[in-house]
Amino acid sequence: MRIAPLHAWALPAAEAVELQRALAAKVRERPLRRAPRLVAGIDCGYSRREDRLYAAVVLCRLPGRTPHSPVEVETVEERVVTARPRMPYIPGLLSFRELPPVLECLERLEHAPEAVLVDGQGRAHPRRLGIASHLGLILGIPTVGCAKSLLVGVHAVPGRRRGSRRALLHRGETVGCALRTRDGVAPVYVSVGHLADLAGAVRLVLAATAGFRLPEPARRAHHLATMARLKDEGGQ
DNA sequence: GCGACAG
DNA sequence: ATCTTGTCGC
Ligand SMILES: [Mg+2]
Repeated sequence: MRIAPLHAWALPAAEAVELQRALAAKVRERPLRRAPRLVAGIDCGYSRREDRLYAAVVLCRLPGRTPHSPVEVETVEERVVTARPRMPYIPGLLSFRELPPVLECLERLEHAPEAVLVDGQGRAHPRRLGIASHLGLILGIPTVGCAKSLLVGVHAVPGRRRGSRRALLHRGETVGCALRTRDGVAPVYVSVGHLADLAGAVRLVLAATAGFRLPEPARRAHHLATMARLKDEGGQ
């Protein structure tokens, strides 16, 4: 897919924060198409030894109408890009570290995703511009954040069954939700990235989850990034 | 000033 | 994120 550069990436923290405030105003929350089928997952790994990032994207086709999980998810395309990090990890500025190689992965995809699932937050961010929202603005397609832990916000404990959810609140706003994707397993944190609504984001995460805590596209991207890192480290 | 803090 | 062994539950 074709991606237009939006801004520079290696910025002093204070400038990155200002850029986030400007970009956050452009994020749009709106109903997500009922059933996106071609969904990409993105993730990024890191080797301390090599001081390198391993970005991965896996494009998946979700099944149409399937009453129960586990759903059958098919991998359509996958890409890996390795790069030296341009920024350290700073809580709140994750996208500035991980997006550059992720965008290269997406550029090398033949098919354009209908939506992207991101390992990290969307609007559930101090300035409402988590990595999923930032990526959505650059791509101009719907994105959803699905994080394994919390950056900001508070929530009640969801019921123990898959599908149970409780709102995630931050400064008086609902910024996402804690969603149980498996019975009795720790919830994930779902938030709107861009061009989606929370109900649609939750539907997509549940529709893409096939027997594991994380939705398949994101889980497969994480696995692919890990394999790339291990291959790099193993080959001395 | 102190603590919290996606990946 | 990575580092790193054992341990718990199905
Ligand atoms: Mg990750």
